[in-house]
Amino acid sequence: MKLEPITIKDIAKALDLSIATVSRALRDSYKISSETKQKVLDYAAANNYRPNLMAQSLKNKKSRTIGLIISAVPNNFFAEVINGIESVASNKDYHVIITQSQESYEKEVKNTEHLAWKSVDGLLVSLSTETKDVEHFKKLHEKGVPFIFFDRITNAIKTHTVVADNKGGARAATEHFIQSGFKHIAHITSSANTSITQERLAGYYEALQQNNIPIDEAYVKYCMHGGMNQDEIETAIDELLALETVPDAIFTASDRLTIGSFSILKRRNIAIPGKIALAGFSNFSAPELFDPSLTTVRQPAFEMGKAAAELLIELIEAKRPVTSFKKIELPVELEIRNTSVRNKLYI
Amino acid sequence: MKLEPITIKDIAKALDLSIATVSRALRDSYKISSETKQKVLDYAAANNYRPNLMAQSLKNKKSRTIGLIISAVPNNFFAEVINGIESVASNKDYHVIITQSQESYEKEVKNTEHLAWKSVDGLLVSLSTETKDVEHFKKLHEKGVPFIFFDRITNAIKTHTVVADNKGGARAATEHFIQSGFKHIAHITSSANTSITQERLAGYYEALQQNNIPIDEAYVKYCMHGGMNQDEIETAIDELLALETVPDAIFTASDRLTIGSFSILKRRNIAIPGKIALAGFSNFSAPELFDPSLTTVRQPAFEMGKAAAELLIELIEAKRPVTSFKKIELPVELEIRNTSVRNKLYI
DNA sequence: TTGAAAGCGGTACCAT
DNA sequence: ATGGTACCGCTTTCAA
Repeated sequence: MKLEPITIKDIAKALDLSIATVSRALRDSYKISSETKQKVLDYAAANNYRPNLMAQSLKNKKSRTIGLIISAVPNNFFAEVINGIESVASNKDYHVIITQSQESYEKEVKNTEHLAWKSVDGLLVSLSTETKDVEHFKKLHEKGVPFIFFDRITNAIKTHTVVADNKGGARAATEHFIQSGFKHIAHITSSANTSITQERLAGYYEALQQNNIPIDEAYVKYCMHGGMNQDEIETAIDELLALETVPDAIFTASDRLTIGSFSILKRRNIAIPGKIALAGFSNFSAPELFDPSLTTVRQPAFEMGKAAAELLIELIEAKRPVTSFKKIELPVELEIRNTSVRNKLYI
Repeated sequence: MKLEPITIKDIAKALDLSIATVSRALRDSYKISSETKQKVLDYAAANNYRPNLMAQSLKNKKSRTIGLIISAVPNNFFAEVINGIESVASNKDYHVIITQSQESYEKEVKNTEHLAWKSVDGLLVSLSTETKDVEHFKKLHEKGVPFIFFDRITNAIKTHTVVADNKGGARAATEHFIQSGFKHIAHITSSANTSITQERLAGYYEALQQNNIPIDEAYVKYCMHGGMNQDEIETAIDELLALETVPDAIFTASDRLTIGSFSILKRRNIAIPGKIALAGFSNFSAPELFDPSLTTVRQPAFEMGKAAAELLIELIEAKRPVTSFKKIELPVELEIRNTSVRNKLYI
């Protein structure tokens, strides 16, 4: 019994054909008599022939591998993104190498180099909160490696991008606070470097302005590492609580910040939303379970992963250089629950 | 300027050495004069030489890739497991291909074949809830592909395994209910096929027996797909509520089942723990945020991933056949919070 | 329509 | 200690 997988050579020998013919029968299809082709295909199927991917890769200089850089896997948003990516990648026979930056610029650079060395055919990246400079990506991009930036993107590299409607989501959440009667709405967000911070901040500002609420920079708190460590959030909340006019609502810009802030307020016995209301971006699966149930801005994470992967594979397999780039913006959903609605019970 | 990465051949030419010598200098180290070696190493470093992995793979018949089969990525437990796996894999220059079975036997088989075709050097697997038969793994295992089973394991294949102390965790949770005065403790668990179901069930039974509480099979509800769809859990709870003596506590066997049950009970306005107490396995990051805060049995997911990956790489790189296998059992933690403690407020 | 052979970038055996 | 070379499995050019 043959344990080793059979090769093209085995087929050639068995069918008394040349290796070249077998190879062509297996893919080209043109310039091969249909009988020969059928014979080869049949034999291949019967013997469960599978092309050796490493040999193909070596020859074709394509690894059918895509690299992914995100801040962390154990994160509701990114876990769903991965799911979306895998769904298209596995369909098209690509596989995905996942790397985590842990919000560190340095790690992001290392991961990039590592992925380049692994000769990925393209990269899917969501920038770390620390990242300001994208030279490490640029170098690769200029060598012809396709990139898709999603979620936290950069404009310094011309390529397709996939984002959520961050501004719209932030505006909606802030407006919801305003309409619920809150006057002093704070914003806890991530590092000022990232695109999502800027966009969400813009949405927050816009809602305030449109409602003639003065903007107060003191109400905006930045967490340099997106709340990777709880201390950042703790500090932000401390500072908010120390203000002359303590905010009556907090809008948080990410999953970690939302859950983190929630946890801190609760631990300190600050009534939510009685004392301070809370709402923010989050992809947690069951926000209704919290006490009180959590108002969230939910991003279509699966769809983002899917769209990003599709665009990347499109770039990888493009016959001619692509020069016009899309920016896909996916809608978000504001799901209103009790954390952000002050009702009789609390007043 | 050279865009293409340099090869061993380039080094040989530049240094006027043979390809063989360069290759040896780069790894063997023995039988190479230290000057030559140094020259090669220096040149390689200076020119940022990186061995072509596909060529190495083809030649060595090692892909430095490991396959992972889990039920789903967007799952607190598995997301942390992945994190643990990546932490050791990337350190040892392996990469991980993640596949999801979605609790489907059929998909598990497909994923296995797919991973085999991708010529992974070994597999890390947690069985789907549907899986009874492991022939698909056995075939590969007999061809010499190393396996590690973790979390949901099988005894039909002799290899290392990594599990949590499922029985102990289940016993502790059940005992906690008993000591808190609950008499009718139900158990919602996953498919009877999986090892974790059996072990957690055993722990549950043991606690009941040791406390002279009669075992009632009607109090044990199985969700064939581990609660992948909420309906399964809904049915289980319906059946429990329809019993003559409705249980006063429910012990749930997994993250999905715990969160799902919690959600259903809340939606139906069944007071927790006033009417029915709740506790279960869960790796959610902030169980104190729930209303009431959730009592959990937490598994060391990161450590499980880490241990599994380490063992697998050990097997892959073993010089001689390994014949003695370990079963690593990691401790779990019972974290008691309000869902499972009936206090004055609720009575 | 088919075959021979070079080559992708390494590794390792056999010589020297 | 170093060099020549076959080979891993496949693709593709060139020739027949």
